Amino acid sequence: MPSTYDPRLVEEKMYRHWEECGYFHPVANNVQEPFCIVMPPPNITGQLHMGHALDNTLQDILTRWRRMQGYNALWLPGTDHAGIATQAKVEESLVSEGISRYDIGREEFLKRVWAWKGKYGSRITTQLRRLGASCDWQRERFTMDEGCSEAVLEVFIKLYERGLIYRDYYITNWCPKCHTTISDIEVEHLDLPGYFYHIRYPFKDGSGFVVLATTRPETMLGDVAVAVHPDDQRYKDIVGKILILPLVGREMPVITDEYVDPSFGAGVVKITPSHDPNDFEVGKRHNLPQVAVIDKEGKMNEEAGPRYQGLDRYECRKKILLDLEAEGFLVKVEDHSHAVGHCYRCSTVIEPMLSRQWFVKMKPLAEPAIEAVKDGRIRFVPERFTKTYLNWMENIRDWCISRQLWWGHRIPVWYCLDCEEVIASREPVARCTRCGGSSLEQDPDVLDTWFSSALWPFSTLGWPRKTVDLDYYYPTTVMVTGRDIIFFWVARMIFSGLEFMHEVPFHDVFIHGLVMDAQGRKMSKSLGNGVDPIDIIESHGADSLRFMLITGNTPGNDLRFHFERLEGARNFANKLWNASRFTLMNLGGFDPSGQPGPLSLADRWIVSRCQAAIKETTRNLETYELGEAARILYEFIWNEFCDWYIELAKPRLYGKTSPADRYTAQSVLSSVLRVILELLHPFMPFITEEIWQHLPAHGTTIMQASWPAASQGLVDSEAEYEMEILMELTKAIRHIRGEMNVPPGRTADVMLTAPDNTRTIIEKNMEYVQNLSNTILKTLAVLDQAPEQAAHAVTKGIEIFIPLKGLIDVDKEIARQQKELLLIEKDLARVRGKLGNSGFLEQAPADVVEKEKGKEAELSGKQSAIKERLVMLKGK
RNA sequence: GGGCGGGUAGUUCAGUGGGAGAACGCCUGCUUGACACGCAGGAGGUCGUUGGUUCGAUACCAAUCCCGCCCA
Repeated sequence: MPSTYDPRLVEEKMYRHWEECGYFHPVANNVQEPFCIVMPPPNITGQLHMGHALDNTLQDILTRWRRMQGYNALWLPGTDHAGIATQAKVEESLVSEGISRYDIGREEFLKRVWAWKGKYGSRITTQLRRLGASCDWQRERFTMDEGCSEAVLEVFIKLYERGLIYRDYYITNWCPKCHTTISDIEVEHLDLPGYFYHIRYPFKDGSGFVVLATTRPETMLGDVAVAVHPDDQRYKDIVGKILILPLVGREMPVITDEYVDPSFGAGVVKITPSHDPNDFEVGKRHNLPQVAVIDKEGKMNEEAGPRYQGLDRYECRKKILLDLEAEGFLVKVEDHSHAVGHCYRCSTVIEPMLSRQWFVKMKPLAEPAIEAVKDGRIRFVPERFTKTYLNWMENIRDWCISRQLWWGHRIPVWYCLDCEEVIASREPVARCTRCGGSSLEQDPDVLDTWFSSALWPFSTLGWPRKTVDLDYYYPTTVMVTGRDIIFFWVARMIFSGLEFMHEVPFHDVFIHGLVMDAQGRKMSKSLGNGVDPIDIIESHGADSLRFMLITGNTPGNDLRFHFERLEGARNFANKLWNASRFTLMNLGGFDPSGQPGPLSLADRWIVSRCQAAIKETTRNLETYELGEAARILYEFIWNEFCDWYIELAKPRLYGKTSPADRYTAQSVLSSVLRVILELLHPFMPFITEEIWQHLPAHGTTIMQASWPAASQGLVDSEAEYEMEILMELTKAIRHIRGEMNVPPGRTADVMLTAPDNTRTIIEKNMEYVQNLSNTILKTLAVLDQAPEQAAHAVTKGIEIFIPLKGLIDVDKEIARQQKELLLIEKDLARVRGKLGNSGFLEQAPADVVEKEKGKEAELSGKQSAIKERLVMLKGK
């Protein structure tokens, strides 16, 4: 074994082996309890980023842990067809050929997308394998595969039949770049600096004008009215009068509507029903006409009039302002920053646009979904995300599900060109069900990608067919995902599951934060601050990446990617590697089938501490505190197993005691290491398997080892107490040696006095302290004569003297002792303050009071010892 | 405007109604028969501010300031 661990020699080979052996592939049975996670499907266009790495590491940890616990664990992977993104990719490649999708037509275009998918779609699943994801690739799904498509069809038809899907004219969010409508939550609102343009609208009868303000003057070409609040006294006289729209000349009324906020601006607003959702509502209430002036390219159409037709919306704004200015309608321009909607895919400014789209009626679906969370059938972890979810669900708006794309699930609706009948159907429709005509056209649009994702927890298990998996694994156990897609995805899975499975899709929703860069910024392509997980896996190994991602942060909170933390994780892996190397190197002649002799104190101690590690790790995994679980293992492995136990075992392993004792040390060392590897395996799957395979009497794979169980019988508080004393003593001696600059190579004599029981413990285990502090101890009941030239310390009732003839600077030692005394007296004052407080004595729990009394005794013992020492030193 | 999260050591972050923690960085000393991706020792914090609850608050409550995110 080399002295540094090289993950490159292990990981890929091992993953292939696991996968080939079918370890990721569970089969439903009647014996085991099921455990199931369905993976949030990454986009086929994507490549693995840190968000995926975190999300899937968490899932893998849970899955591996439960699998070891004996659950029949299924982690079901898959990918998402990502309508907009994938279509954009393929269109890009067409552009390089100098053609557009319209040149080749829908059918040919889709052929090309499938070809693209075949070529690049598996990149991300290959990358997930590099991470060590133990998901069942034999069950891998795709949102557009046959089964998922069947599910989508079924859901659409059923919702349609239940009257929950409708088609209507509405203001939707149009992305002029992606050329499709997107849903409300796909719009990102960014506060941008802009202007408030104050424009004068004259009355037809020449009796003056009103001034109103707008941020988008180009939309005035579509104005059909001006509104004020019904209670606004300032404007009561102008209500009903007719205005002339500047530049256009259109006549339009002044109306009243509650929507107007009289306190905002001048309290007068222009109404543009075709280009603003609020104005659209106002228009409906007042039966106003709709004048659309912007087209799907974001350019002004013929309704905008000859002066502006064909101009881009922003060019038009400039021209309109010039014209208003020239004609004396522009009153003033104010700075005004406001929220502007952007497309979440391409960041283009959204154009609110009137169009006919398909919607899902949300209210009836939302209600049971709210109930399921309120009554605890679904639990968010951390709990605070419940509020985010409920707040959204309770204010839900209908979901626009049609997308003007070709790549996706085509809307299963046909229109009769003869009688305008609308027919939703599972099968292609050849003849109109009403007029019998045969001129039918299928709706050209496809469904929102999230429509299929919403069905993921059951479509992937076989729905709408009744399958063994569906029966066994649904409802799934937990959904692990980022807090950014609670609305997009989690909410929709919940109502879909309830509507079609009549049961929640999962019991727990485990939400994690986002991975930020070292400065706390979101990783993004445009900033170029992304860190590629594959680069990290290649340089530091998947285990290090995984460990780094889950330590040092808490559930639901964002975390920063720091290279130093990655190195820390790598160092930890290497530490484990070397501790294991040490163990294996010292197992020569060890026969695991033999019986160990009586355990030494150190053995009993590490075994006892190991029980605590098992208990705490398991407890934290149960509550989704994965970072805390990992931290506990880190500390146990490094600070207890490596720093103390291995050091204490060395002389025994080197044959300085008896062969039987050597055997016992080997036995304890290897069995504790085995437990360590098993506990750590979910977090660092590769290195733990690699080492585990080298242990004597290992099984086939650590993946199938059973999760360690803590045994109360092995908890040994006496051993822990005794070791505590010995470790404290060792540390105190090392401290003095360090401060007094005693060369590490030089064996020092140490004299100590201690109360009988403590002294017995020390005397029985003298070698421990001597070996770890390079000293020769002399224990005494009482000191007949205090050594003059000696450094001094007190701990656990033990007084320690290290005679240092010629090395002690008496003044320096006095100063050192005085500093120590000061600290002790400060502590003592606080403790005595408490104990002198009757409120404390009466009201604090007895054990707390006892603890404080113990502290007081210890501190005052130290105090008097140091005082005495000072008297002696000063007397010289 | 509403909601949420954060403000703890130089940095990044844990944590708890009863003696302030880790990692990294820094300082000192070490080729100690696993590991320099290491070992031993050390310095470093009025736990954002102000009130309140409590015998006791860094933690619970209220207010306030700053930073970030989400929604409108």
